[in-house]
Amino acid sequence: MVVATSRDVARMAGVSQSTVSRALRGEGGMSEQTRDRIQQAAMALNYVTLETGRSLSTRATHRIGMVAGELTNPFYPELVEPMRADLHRRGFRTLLIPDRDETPVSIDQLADGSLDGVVILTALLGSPLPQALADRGIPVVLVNRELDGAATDVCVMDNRDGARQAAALIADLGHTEAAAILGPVQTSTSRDREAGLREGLGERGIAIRASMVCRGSFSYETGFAAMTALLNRADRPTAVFCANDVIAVGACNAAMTAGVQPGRDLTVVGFDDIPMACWPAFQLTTIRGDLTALAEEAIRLLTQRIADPVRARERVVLPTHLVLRGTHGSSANPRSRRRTPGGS
Amino acid sequence: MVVATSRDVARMAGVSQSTVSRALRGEGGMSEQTRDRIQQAAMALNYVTLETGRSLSTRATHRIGMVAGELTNPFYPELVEPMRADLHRRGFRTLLIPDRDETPVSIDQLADGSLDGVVILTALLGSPLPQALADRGIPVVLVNRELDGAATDVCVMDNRDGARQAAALIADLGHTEAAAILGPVQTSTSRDREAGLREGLGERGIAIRASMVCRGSFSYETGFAAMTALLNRADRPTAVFCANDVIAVGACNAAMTAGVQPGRDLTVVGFDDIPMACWPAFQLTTIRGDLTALAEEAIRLLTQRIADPVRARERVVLPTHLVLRGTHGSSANPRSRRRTPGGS
DNA sequence: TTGTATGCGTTATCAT
DNA sequence: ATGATAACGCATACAA
Repeated sequence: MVVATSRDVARMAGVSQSTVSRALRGEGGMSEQTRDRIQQAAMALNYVTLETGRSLSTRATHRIGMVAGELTNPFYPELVEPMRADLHRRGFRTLLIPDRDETPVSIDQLADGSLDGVVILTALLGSPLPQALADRGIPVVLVNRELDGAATDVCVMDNRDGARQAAALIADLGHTEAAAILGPVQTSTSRDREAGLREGLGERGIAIRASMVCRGSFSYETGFAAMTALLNRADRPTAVFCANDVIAVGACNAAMTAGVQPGRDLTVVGFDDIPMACWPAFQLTTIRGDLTALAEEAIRLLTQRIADPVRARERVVLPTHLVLRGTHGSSANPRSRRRTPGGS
Repeated sequence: MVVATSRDVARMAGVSQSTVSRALRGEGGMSEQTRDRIQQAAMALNYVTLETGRSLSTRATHRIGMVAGELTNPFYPELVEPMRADLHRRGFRTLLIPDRDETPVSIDQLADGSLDGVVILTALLGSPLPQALADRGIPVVLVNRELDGAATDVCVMDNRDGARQAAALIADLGHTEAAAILGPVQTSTSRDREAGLREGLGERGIAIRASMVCRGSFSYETGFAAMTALLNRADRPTAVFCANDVIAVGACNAAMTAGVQPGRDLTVVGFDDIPMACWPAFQLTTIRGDLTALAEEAIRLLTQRIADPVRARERVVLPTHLVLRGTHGSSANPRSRRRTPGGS
């Protein structure tokens, strides 16, 4: 007995296989007596309904694919964890679908019928994937990043407005030499945050010099390398906007290494407000987006689409707001200009 | 046409359904002509073999369940990410199975036939789960934590020896008042690291006072709270061993908040050597275990067990070694004793 | 209230 | 080299 089937249970309980199926799913219109007998037999045989058989029959898998970047990037768990928890509560299992640059997700990989829906965290502008999935009738929701054309449900923060708030802070502190460490240009998050930053700065008569704009992935390494480079310049910036907190944390660590203290010698502003941002080691001033709310909104959209595939597409935008902590300061601070650029 | 089946392809290519199945799986003994015709038809219909049908027939799902704690705890991604990458290379998909204290994993949840194997990261001493899965013929591997009795494959670091090295460092630095922030008593990691610590300290004539031993989960919060409490004592410890790096990072942040600088005022030693440990903000002295090697060893064990269910059980122990960074220092340092305990 | 019969999409065995 | 045909385990429409 590797595994018992509903037929085995039926034989033991002296009923038909279909009665077992009904009994175990709690269908009404049955005598309690037979139901009990069946449940006891199932118990005795360690019977568990095989999902693979059930799925073939019902066309539902109760599994959701989650397309995310590397989980060692602390941003992803902040969304993946609450989404998987929410899905779990709703009776869905979560499948982790890696989407690295080297091995991007393929459509077939998601369209083999083993998924009831797909959550995409790594959408790139112009990617055909979301539309292709939607065309095949697979429920999709884009979270955190979006696309311009796709007719899928979307759930993002107000990136542009958030970045404008960051720009306002930087300008109000008197900084005129600002830098930015941005994410990949193919991401809507980086694009919108950059736009908001330039807009907010521009309204106050400040422009960012092209050489002060760094680009890379949304990673610690990007933040660390870019900040190191910025601090090695003779004309150091006095304020640095980072396209997300992970970059900002990398940037802060680079500053520490260079003997520059964020908040005293340099202003650093992040985006997202991941839990790490409020660790005493960083005390990062940042733009808060409620990631848990974003996660729950996404799962709500996805499950609604699964329940009703033809409902109107929805685009949810969550507000953002400035969180003042310890990494911002006035440009008047002398130490930010007095130090000589670090060597090597 | 929601989704095309192999029958649709057969009809279009003018062959039987079984021929389609053979052609698409690359079976030998076919005319290249029909194979081409079939492949073109499949392409035209956007045909993808439905895993749910295939699984029912082959009894293989190519899916592995990964039982882990919350991914927002930075320890888990360090193992989950390389394991999912390795599994992906081997043709398996990764299913995330949450195991929180409130909702522990159930056996049935893993034995519904939708998994080819299970990786358990959250094993508790005395848990019946691993044995129960093995009894049902489900391949299981325990990673990082182990059980005493279970007849499953296991893959852990040499926790005891690592902790002895930490103890040796603490003793050699001249500390006599040592504290420990440990994990849950039901975990083999905490048990073995505690044993190694006491052993190493004992060999050098040092005993830890009971009131200097804190216990909690393997989390930032545990480290933060415990260190805060330790620093509020009149008789502060001069050295603190943390059962893992996540706890140690929490502890270091608490120290910073209290105005105590690890490495100068206080010795802190961690365990695991997660990437964060070498961030400039922490420079954590720790015991290194190669987490990527642990992950790959685990997947090797699991896939071997799937291929050969009756092979002898294996227990792999990976070595650990001390990594000296910046959070250790001599007990002679005056600042560690001069300060008055923080109020409130 | 329960049983019979059929189908879900695939693989695999057995003919031809 | 290819086609029938029978599982695989379940849900479900229909009959009784």
